[in-house]
Amino acid sequence: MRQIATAVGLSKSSLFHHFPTKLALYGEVLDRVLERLERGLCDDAQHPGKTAEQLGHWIDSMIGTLAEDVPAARLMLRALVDEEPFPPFEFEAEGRELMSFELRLERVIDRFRSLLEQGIADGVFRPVSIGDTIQTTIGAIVFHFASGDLGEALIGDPIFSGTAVERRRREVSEFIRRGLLACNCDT
Amino acid sequence: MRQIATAVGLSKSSLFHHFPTKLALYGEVLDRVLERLERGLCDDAQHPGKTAEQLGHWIDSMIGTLAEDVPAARLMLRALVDEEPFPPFEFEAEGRELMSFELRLERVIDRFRSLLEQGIADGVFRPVSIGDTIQTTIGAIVFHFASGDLGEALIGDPIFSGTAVERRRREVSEFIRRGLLACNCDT
DNA sequence: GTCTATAAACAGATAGAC
DNA sequence: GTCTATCTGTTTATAGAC
Repeated sequence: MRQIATAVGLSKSSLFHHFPTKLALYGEVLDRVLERLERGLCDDAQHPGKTAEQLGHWIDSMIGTLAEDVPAARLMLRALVDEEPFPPFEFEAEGRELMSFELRLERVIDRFRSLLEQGIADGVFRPVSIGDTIQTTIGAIVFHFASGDLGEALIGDPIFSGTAVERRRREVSEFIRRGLLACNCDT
Repeated sequence: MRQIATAVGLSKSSLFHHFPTKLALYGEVLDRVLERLERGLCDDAQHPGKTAEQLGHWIDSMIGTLAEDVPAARLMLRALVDEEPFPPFEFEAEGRELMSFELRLERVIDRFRSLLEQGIADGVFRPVSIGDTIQTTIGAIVFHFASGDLGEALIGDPIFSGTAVERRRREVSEFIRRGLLACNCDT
């Protein structure tokens, strides 16, 4: 709290005036990240098309949102991995929909899940394990933008640079598309 | 330190007798995880074969090692994502090779990297971005076993159960194999 | 090696003036 | 809303007996 207060040019006490507890501040920040992930999907809903294309839009949207805000992926990853349940909402949300972290997350994931199920039902995608594929996709998308110096060392560019983000979009979209498509080309 | 001491049936002071600082204990535990990841690869080196098969063995080995030890993936993920550099070695390693965390990690990753480069050179794999593919793979493999209750809710089984681990192996191997293979089956 | 007691620093949070 | 000063519990770590 001291570090955050200093970073925003306040004393620790003043920060506590705006957020009653540390957990409340954490929950608020986390909620904003999730809200942006969800809103990105809504903006993207105007892209009807084949299932594979819509799934590509979902991936693009997630990557685009996480690439806009440097700490977002790290916060998400931590929240997803923490043993403690997600932070509760301790005070009024201003102008935003009041909704639990779990519910917001479920909405974002459900969009991906339904595309996956539809693709499998249509025979466009292989009959993969839904849960495992969601886990793989979350890991592939979120970890990269949370990986800091390690990631930068691996890809050779700053993670959040324009070229790196664009390449990431292409690489992940194509990788997942190929991982899912039901075509027989065994070597 | 208090919680750990209690868990192992010692007083906090006795724990400090064995590990001079908290950071030293953390570094020691992390080192053992990495050592096991590396050893798993060595045991696996007796599997010569096509590049795609060897890459499959690498994935199997990583998943097998992380599945053996519940906190391992969570520790790895945290270390990979932390802003702070990896913990230094503060005291003598007994019977183990003295090596920095960074170096051990690099060895494990380099094995994957060289398989990737070889596969691309041979035309077996698509010309993917090496760094991005490593990031995607680490995310896909490590996140799952660190995801706790969320992961269990998504896959419907306890993450570390035999059936879930076996399915995870199959799903991730096949997903990554298809993501990499250079075959033209565009829809 | 293990313990009890204690130090020293810190973090979350509050009181109350301005 | 912002601040200084303070409280209170926690945490890392040490001292020293057994």
